[in-house]
Amino acid sequence: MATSGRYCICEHCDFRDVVFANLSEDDIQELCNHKEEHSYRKGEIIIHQGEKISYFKYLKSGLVKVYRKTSDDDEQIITITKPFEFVSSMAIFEAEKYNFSVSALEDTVVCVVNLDYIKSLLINNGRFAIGLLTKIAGINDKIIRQCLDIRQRNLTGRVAYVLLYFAKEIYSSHLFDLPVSRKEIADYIGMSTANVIRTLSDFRNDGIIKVFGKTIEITDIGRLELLSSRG
Amino acid sequence: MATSGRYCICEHCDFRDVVFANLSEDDIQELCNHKEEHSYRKGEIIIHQGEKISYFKYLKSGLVKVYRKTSDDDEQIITITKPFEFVSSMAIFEAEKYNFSVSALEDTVVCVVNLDYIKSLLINNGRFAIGLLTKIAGINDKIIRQCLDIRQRNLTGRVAYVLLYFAKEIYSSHLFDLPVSRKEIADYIGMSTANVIRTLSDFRNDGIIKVFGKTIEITDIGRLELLSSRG
DNA sequence: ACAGGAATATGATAAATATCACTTATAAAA
DNA sequence: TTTTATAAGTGATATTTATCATATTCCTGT
Repeated sequence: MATSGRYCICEHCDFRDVVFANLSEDDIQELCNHKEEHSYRKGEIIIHQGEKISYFKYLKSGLVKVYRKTSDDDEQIITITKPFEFVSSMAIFEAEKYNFSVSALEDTVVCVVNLDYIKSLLINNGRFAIGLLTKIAGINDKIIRQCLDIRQRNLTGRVAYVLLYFAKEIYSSHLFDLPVSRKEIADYIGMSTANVIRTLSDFRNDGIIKVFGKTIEITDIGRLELLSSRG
Repeated sequence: MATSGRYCICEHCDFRDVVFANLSEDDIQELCNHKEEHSYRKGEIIIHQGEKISYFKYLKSGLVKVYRKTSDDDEQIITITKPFEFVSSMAIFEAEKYNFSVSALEDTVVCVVNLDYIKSLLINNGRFAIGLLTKIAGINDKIIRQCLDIRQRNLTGRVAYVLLYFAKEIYSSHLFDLPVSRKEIADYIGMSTANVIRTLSDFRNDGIIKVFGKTIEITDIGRLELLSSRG
């Protein structure tokens, strides 16, 4: 990994409102002592599937893909997620080892806190526990919803769904650079690469999107939404 | 719902070891005061999608399907689950309303605890909080894994997967009565009813299973496992 | 600037899956 | 029991998606 540091600015971190709202100033200071920040360049692997879980990790900035190896050694993308949505998922309190990998789609900073320290916080601070439970609940519900949403749709609907996901959830813009290859989109929606490419071409030919390499501009979001809900 | 009662036997309930292990005898007695048991007959709906969440519910006995309505008014089955796997899912601390329905596949008993009481337990008992977090984490990871497992497979692999799921996870037997119709299996694995039936016929013709109406006997589990891992 | 490799793109064809039509079995209701 | 509805089963056909072959473009390292 590129850099790592220990200087603490957690008091002013946006993340504080997300799950650390119920911690006192002292707790936050203490948290800082148990925390490190790691920076990853685009493409670097943050978590390796099978690795032992001993830290609570969350995304401070950047963008990552969460994926797993399938039996036939292919990659299946579980979700693509942005800051303040946990990386650690919930497996941390259940499993011994990660059953997924995480890699950086853009330059990314990850906060790493000793897991035992988080556990001691949970034991001593019920409100913090509820906050964390709630947050993790939301994240997992979202992953499940996404997975079901995708499964429900056909090829066209799936590609439309993913484009809308990037436009709305990730970039909040109709114009964005795809952070993934066509093959990765295919791994995400469970379709072949060729058909993903073909579908994007269809959308382009139909005047729904403009494509300049990795750059996508959605020009007819109404029709894209229709395709996403229909298919 | 058929019957409901209030007599408390929580001290001796198997569920106590699952999430209530960290509660004192007093807590358990208090829990009983905030708890009711509801019985549902096969086919009855336990939770309606869209209903307000104000109770923590879990399955004491029986079998349920968790499902949601899709946009085109079809049913999509999220999971089929047995006792000691929560019904409430994690949405309880996040959402206002259930975004799924639950119905009984077999006669089922559900324990219902006031949500505010659970929250007060969480606040005052960190170990209980961790226990619950861990349990919910495991359940949700399982749902996600299942969803991804299914998406990864083709028709044959999916049907094989579901049969193995019933045999291993639900009934722990190679001989069991299917608790669902062929159509429900289709809704579960995202394939057409006709193709589910056809695949079951194929398995029967290949000597992998025996079929007597709803009763299934797996006669060649090795081959079924192979089909599940291959497809 | 160039070479080489990977990603993108597109057509043709094969394979998988859905749909439709219809029959038979099963179970609930009169 | 008969009636009726619903689920199960099967074949034929249409549709969707995957695979394969082959260009073309884009990027990376030299």
